[in-house]
Amino acid sequence: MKLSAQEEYGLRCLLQIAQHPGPDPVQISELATGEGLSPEYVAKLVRVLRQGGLVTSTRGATGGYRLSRPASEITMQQVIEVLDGPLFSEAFCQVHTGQGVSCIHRPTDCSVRTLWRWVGGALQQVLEKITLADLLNGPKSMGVRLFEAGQNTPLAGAEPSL
Amino acid sequence: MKLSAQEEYGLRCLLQIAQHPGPDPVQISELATGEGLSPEYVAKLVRVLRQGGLVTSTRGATGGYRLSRPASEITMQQVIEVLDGPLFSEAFCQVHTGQGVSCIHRPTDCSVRTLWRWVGGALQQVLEKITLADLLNGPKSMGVRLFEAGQNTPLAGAEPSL
DNA sequence: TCTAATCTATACCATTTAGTCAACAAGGCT
DNA sequence: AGCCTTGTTGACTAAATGGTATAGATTAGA
Repeated sequence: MKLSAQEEYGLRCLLQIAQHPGPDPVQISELATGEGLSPEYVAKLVRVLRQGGLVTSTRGATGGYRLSRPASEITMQQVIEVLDGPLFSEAFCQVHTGQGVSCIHRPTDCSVRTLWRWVGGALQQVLEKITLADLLNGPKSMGVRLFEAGQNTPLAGAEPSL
Repeated sequence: MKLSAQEEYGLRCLLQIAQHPGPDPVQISELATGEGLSPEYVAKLVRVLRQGGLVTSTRGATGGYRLSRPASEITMQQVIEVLDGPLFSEAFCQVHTGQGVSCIHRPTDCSVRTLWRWVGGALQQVLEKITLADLLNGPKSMGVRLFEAGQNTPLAGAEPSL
């Protein structure tokens, strides 16, 4: 339930790419000095971002990275999924090897699973509303969006079909 | 941003302890067979729960574990904190070694930090409302509580002082 | 064509987390 | 007292994650 390093630094790199002025792509070295990370590590992070379809790269001299689509069309939900996989997978209870007394053998009333569905739903509710552009525009923009989200569909909206 | 094994299994054990009928404490062996885990592993999990103050133990023959307070007074927030530490620590940005361009040197407008504050706030909002008792009473109880929480203070309530 | 700058890939080591093992401490029971 | 059942502890191995190193592929420009 904690943020992984890959999520934290991956997001920071993505922000720098989004923030970059001019038509030129951002180079790994820029990202590295900007975030205070080693170029090798940044290379690894942006590879994940690229394979996840969030950025595109051009190789060779003068190469670098660009967002694959406008910042306003990249949600935090997508970013986190790319950097760390889905928040709560469907196969969750199968993966955890408990012999079923409270889960596999009684899949309909597994209260633990229900809890995580709820929590995951609430989280997703928030993460889907926030885009990269919101982060670039600062807290104000984010606040407005979240407030609107809260008004339209309170937490009850996160209910994932009990 | 994923659930750790310790969180998942620790919570399941705690639920079994809470669910246990009669005045006798629950023994490690019961928990182990109930969840399909090795007794040794359960012992380790339950140690964390005890050190976190969620359960009390009695030693010797006929010993075992009990909740340290009523299930309705144990929130998911507390459980997760015991099993995996605080969700978002205050020292978060200090820990992550980025040389500050977007954070340490400009601590007041670090958009990443603001994001996590929001997300953490929303999460906490949900986790504080759900108690062990709710999980035992099943989805209905949980749904009602969350809905009420959503009504009184929508997501806006999670705003942590922008 | 050559070179330098850049991204790409894989292998590697360190740290953390998951889970096991074995020796020990404490309390009930005969 | 002695024994047996139970919790307690710390050390240990295995797997996942965090982060580094190195060799290779691609392109702009001289």
